[in-house]
Amino acid sequence: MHYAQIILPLNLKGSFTYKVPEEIIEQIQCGMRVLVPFGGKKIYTGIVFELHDQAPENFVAKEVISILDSKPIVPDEQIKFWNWLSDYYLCSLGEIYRFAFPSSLKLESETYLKLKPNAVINFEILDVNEMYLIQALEVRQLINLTDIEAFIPKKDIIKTINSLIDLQYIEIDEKVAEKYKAKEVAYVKINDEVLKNESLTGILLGLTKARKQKELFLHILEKQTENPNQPLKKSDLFEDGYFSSSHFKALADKGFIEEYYRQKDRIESYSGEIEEIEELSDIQKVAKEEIDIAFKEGKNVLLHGVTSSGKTHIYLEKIEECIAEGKNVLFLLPEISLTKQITQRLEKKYGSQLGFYHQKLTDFERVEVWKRISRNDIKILIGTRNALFLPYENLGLIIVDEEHDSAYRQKDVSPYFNARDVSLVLGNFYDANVILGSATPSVESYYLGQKDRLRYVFLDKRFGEVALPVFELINFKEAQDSKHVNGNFSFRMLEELKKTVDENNQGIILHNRRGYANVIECESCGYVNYCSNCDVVMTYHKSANEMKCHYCGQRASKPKACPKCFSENLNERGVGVEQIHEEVSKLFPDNEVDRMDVDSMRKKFAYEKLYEKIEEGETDIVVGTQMISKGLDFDHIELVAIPKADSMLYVQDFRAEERAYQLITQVSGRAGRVSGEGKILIQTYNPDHSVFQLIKMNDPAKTYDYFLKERKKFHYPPYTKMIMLQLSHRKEDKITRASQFMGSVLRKYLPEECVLGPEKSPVFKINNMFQFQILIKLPRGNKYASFKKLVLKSIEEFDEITAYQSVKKHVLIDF
DNA sequence: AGCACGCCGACT
DNA sequence: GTCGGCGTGCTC
Repeated sequence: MHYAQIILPLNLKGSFTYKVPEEIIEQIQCGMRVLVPFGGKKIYTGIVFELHDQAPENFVAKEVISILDSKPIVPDEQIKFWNWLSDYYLCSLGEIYRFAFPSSLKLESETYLKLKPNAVINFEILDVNEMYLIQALEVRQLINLTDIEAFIPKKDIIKTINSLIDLQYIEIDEKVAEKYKAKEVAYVKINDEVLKNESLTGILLGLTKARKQKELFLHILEKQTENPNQPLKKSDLFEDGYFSSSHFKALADKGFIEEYYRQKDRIESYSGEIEEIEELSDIQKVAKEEIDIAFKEGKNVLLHGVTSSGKTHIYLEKIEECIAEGKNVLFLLPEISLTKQITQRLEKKYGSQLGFYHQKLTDFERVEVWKRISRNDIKILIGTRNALFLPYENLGLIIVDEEHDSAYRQKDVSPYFNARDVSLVLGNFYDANVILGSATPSVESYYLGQKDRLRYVFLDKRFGEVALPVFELINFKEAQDSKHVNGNFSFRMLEELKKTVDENNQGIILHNRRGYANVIECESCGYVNYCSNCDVVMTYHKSANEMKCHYCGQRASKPKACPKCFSENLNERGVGVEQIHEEVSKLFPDNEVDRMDVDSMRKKFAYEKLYEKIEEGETDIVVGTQMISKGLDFDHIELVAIPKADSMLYVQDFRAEERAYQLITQVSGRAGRVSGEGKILIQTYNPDHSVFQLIKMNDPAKTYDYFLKERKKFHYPPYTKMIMLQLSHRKEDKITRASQFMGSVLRKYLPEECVLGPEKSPVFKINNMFQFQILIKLPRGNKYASFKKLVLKSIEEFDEITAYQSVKKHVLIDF
């Protein structure tokens, strides 16, 4: 095995061939990290993907510099998984590697400057910047490029460096440095020599003049003899402020005590009480048995359990079994922050065998979890979609909770995978069982359940047989006609809200639109405030008193007058959650009305604070966006009101109705969890709309039947496979031509009805980039693979046009 | 993705 | 006249 295929953290196709030098040929294994040179001078950390003896024909392979690990850091199963992902999602292995690894584990060489040895510097010919740089180098020997920004203006850096290189005063060097540092904690003990040889009385006599030092010495000695196996933290000594570090230093200088360091895990593990879980109800037992049978048959499970039916209970049971068999568990959540209680319950039961991995961890924290997983110190990992890539050793069970949630799909960076779908694949590679769970499964998963590709397990009763909430549709048109409205609320809805707060219960109002008003419009000339970078109107946020673009994040102050005609008659149109909150606060002046949306929850602990406020019963009404549909499991919420339910339906998306159903059902699950007297009020102009009728009927089988029929009729997933091609560029004419060309290439290979577009994306300009999209609908089943190959071929043909290389291209599989 | 090379506009 | 913009090509 003299050659290795190496994956580099770059968006380049496939892997690269390197020669394995004789001296490491014995050690090198697939899944290890290696340092390799790439391009002119850069050094990258690559992953050994394959070892072979096939010398390359068209180029001379460079040599691997060194191996970074003593054993493989990426398990075989993960390598297979990466390979599958790259194939299925049409992305490069490099992109997967970049995403999968914490950046501290994939070191890149950094460029340093240093003085040329023996350079004789003539300071008289140097300008100020050059002088600074030379002086800095004389002091520090090595300086990296970012550090230079501290004393030379950014625009002059390159010029300065180039001129000093020309003068042969400095040179450039590349260095790879380990970035990850384990956090160390200082401990203290009495010097071993002191304990062995010297008499303690002698020491104490010597300290008679230093009373505090003596006390400190005795304190340490006492602690140490009391509990010889318990290391004594240095920081604990100063906790009450009685001793100071100068006393400590004096004793250490005299050699009486000794300081030593230990690595500490950055993540605090739970060490509180460990709680047993309650027994399953009969209904839950039946469901659990169905799962057991499915697993025995080698089937994965879709667990459809209505809200508060106790899915978590069943999860806990299965987790326990899996761990008893000596295997590990991966528990996936769409977002870690919003699902407090599940983690709490697991934490109580499994304490320090629990690990967390999600997008909000710092890089070093990620490395620590990575290492703990690698050492098999973690039995259960709770994480978001990026947790799929950790180096698990013996995974036995993967649970995907809230499997319908769109947060499982990665949207910002490649690979654009759906964690729910690929968890089934990962489970397959690890030979682990998978449970997808939800109160409102995605239509796709439900379909797989119908086909028995997933075993469908249905929990149709709330835990303890608590009744499901009652739905009521309010015809807002009628209410308006009979003048039974106050702003955005019908009298009927207000009456119920009043009743709820008067009975000391809590209500939730769902309005899924951020901001105060969607548009600020000039009454005289019709001018609306567009974002200067994007093709969207800016949303007015009253609480922050500014206009925000929800696409690029740009902010602007609210115009006092129309910038075009200077009229001061500005109209606010399109109701946002802030406005609903303001309205309700005015209508219920004696009650506590709070708002929960991404804008109000941005501050640190804002969510926790509001959560507690609701838990304590201080809040009477919560007004919020879809955020309130998750995790708010409180006993006294009896009413859920949705004043403008129609706004959820008329979105240009074939999943809009499914989303509306899921959102309304999820939020309705918050009501009457204990009393069984929860009430859901839906205010709409179209009470006859199928979605509202189906929600009201509360019959999941019928609902999914309706969705599936609609999907079939219009050739949408799950009956077809969809691929979305998004193309963007800064120049409108270029991207128009490029997308036309892409469309024609696709049509060359694929049947006419498979290719829709190119057309301008719903938001044509985002962040000054013009967006086009092409939708490709392909048949499911055996033919899919061959059709996808043709799509790939078309993309490759497009890539060959050099003029289109600057076109940014996103391929979204299973759009 | 990064980086070097090479060709054109706007400043000293 | 140069500096620096970015379009193009290449990396085992």
